[in-house]
Amino acid sequence: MSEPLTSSRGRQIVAVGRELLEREGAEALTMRRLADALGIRAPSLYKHLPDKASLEAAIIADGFEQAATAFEVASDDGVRDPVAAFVTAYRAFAAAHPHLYRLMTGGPLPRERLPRGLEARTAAPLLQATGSPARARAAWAFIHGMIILELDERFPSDGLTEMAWESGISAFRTPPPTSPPTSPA
Amino acid sequence: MSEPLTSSRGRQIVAVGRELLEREGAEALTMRRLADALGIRAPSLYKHLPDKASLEAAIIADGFEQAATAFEVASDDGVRDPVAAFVTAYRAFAAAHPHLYRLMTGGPLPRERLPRGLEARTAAPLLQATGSPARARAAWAFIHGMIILELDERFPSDGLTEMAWESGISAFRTPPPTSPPTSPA
DNA sequence: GTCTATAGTGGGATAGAC
DNA sequence: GTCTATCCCACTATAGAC
Repeated sequence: MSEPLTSSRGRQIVAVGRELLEREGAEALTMRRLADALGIRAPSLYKHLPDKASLEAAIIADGFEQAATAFEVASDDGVRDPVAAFVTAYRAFAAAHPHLYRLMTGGPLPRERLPRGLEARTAAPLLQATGSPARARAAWAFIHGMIILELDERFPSDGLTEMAWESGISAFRTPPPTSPPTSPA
Repeated sequence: MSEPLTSSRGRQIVAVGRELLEREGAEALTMRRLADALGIRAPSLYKHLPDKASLEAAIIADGFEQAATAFEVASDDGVRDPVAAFVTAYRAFAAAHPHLYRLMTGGPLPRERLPRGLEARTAAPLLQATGSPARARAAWAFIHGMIILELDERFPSDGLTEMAWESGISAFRTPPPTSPPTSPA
């Protein structure tokens, strides 16, 4: 009665766990705190889920579903620069759910516990916007790096970080030359 | 007898702590494990350092000194594309010391415990290579993002990640146009 | 499906003797 | 500068009664 966390009580536990995580961060997401928030004792949780890893995986899957949908909506407007549109949606998701974002991106993904195809679905809009897997990977690295360095306050708090975003977006907007600037053949 | 960890025993403790970290990762860096590695009991450590945070800060400072020197050497060869040269040195450092790299870049910097100017010194070579603080920030985000996503195995293990590196390096090599491509004025 | 009780592990840190 | 003894904390998880 637990593996995929599909019972209604199971879904409630995951929802409350996500709220706890989003409100107070990953270190607050303990079985004791979660039980408190539900008004039960920690051991009772194990009637609904096998272990903590399954809880985290369920929360992560939840986050990916939501992010994927947001990215798909953003790429649908079609009017704007597709990379800029993706970046806006990505930054909005991370800003709205910083602790969830960290859980989703910090450390290896528990892929075997996630729904098939979910990771690929989430990645698809950026793949589409950049036009190639290699460029998508580079663009994701830039975007994720900016997000995480900002969250960790690794940049000075001046106006330059917005310029850095612009700089990266324009760098990934159009395919770069394959060799250093020379006169066109 | 502890704050800056300047005594010879203090320096030895930091060195052994760094070895432990590099060999087994951040979760192995406990006061008990460190004491074991030194052949003493954990409480004895507190005669040499005030708390665990000071140990981590000293290890981080150690890593920054080493990284800064490596980056300075790499920018000195002058012959090559400066961004590519920096990336090579940065990747080499992270690959040689992945657990140290994570400690240095994961989470906020304990700046008040680090030598003045060390962070700026480490950042200087990339600033030089990119030509502007905003571009340096964007390039660092790309490079750090690539490193951390690779370490966490977030990319598929195909040949495309090397292409992503190339893609990012060429994207940050030359200043991009400030507006979409138009004919030069 | 909830409870009490508890096992088992690990962590950082202090007091005070030597 | 090292020791022993210990405190206090927190965590995941299980057993078995109700």
